[in-house]
Amino acid sequence: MVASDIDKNKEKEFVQEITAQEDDFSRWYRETIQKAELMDYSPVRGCIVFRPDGYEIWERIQAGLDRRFKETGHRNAYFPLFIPESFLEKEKEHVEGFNPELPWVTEAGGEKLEERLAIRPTSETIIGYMYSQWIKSYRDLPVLINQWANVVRWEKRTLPFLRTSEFLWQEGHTVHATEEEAREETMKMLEVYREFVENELAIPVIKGRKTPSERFAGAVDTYSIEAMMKNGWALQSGTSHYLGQNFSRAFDIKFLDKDNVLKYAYTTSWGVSTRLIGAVIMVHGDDRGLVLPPAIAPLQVIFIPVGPAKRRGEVLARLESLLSGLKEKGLRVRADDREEYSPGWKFNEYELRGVPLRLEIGPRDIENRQVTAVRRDTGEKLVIGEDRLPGEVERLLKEIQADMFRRAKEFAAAHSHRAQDLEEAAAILEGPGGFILAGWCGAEGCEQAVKERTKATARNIPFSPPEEMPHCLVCGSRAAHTVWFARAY
RNA sequence: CGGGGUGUGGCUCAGCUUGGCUAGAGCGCUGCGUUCGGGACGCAGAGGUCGGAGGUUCAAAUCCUCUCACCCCGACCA
Repeated sequence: MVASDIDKNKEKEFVQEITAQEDDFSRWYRETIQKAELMDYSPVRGCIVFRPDGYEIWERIQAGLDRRFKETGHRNAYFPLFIPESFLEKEKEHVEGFNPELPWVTEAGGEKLEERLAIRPTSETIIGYMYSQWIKSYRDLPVLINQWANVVRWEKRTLPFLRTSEFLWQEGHTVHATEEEAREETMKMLEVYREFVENELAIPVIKGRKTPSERFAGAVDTYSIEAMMKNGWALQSGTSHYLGQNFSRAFDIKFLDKDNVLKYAYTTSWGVSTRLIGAVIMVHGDDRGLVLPPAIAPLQVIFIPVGPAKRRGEVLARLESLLSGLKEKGLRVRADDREEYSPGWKFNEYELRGVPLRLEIGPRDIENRQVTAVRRDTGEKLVIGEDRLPGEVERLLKEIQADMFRRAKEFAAAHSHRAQDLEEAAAILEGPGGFILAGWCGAEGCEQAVKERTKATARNIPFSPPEEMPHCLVCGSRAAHTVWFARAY
């Protein structure tokens, strides 16, 4: 068998180009995303450049979500980047929440502006204003609109993909006649996020409600999906807000109902951002670099010719014919026949870039009418008969996708713990780390105490906790909620 | 925004403490040749306003002041 004589040699001697996750996770992350050319730092503080591979991941996330938004009845629109100051002031909690991180345009065309303009941190206000113009009657409802946009929040501390001054996202804004319908929409979109993130990004998430202190500025209720990164930290990967009548009152979104009574509408908003790219990297990546789920990998298969120069023509001819069979299946596949790099160099390079499957073909393969395949996620080496290649590759990609999700799920389960009290929680976080399930009485002081003692915050109150925790981990009184706590990005 | 750290060819860094020749190394890059089943090798090259601005000095990568960016730790967040 072809694989065995290779395995014998230097199975473990892969080139060390990046810091091991265990040594310094944060450093591993920065080195990986830069070396894999997903991003680069820009001359502007806290802003990154999405390089083609990074941007393509985002494009695939966009495509997958956009399809789902359309299927649930939403349409896209686009609202202005600039928000008049007076708009932001209309919703009290909203201004207070965002004020510290707003960049302002105070001058344009060589003149000072009458009213300064904020660069949008989110678009509730300007969209709310437009909705107030458009909505007159219950017949105009519901309004189901989504916007793909960039937003700016002048964060104190930035981190590529996870928290940057400018980021790309999607924000859905809907208006409904009743609270019930608006709440239903909030839940529906949270479920769209869960389904997408789990099935396409292969990231298991926890659905739940945010505690009041973690709520979106101006929302009645905020719900989230939370994912566990490989260092045990949590990443809020999507949010859906039930805004009640807060914004409709602030922006005068009223409609005449069937009973001829003028009523304030109920609104929702929901979003995910380029932060999801960071989640993919930190959930699946390993010491050799990225590991991308086939569903969103810009390149799913890399095909590499091997063997001595005198056999090259023959090898390339065979590779070409097999390659076209793969392309016909719609697979994102490319051959790397550059002569200036050795096969070994290429193996490492595409592993760093996270390409899910590598195919190799050389004289020995040709003689046996086969192709050697190596899975990025497991490193497993397989031999595939030439005649079965396209179908087998398709099957393998599906299997890789499923296995990645399963392993991420197992990881999350293995790093989820229960804590009865603060000391137990602190011991877990300082030791193995991960998520902590604990009871909470509902008092903000107790939530704050957890943060001070352990640096972990309440991620959410899960809809379906593995079990109900009876006592508050801080004060010991009867728990009102069972909460997931974790250190978070 | 507070505390700490780092900025020297594309990358990783040495040189700075104690100012002094022409600023170095490895990797990468370019050309030619030999190689090619887990980051090949030889020869010949290219590439640096030492993050930026000011200052001290006969002389600054090196000392002083300011500033910017990035990283780590806190307070704020998708």
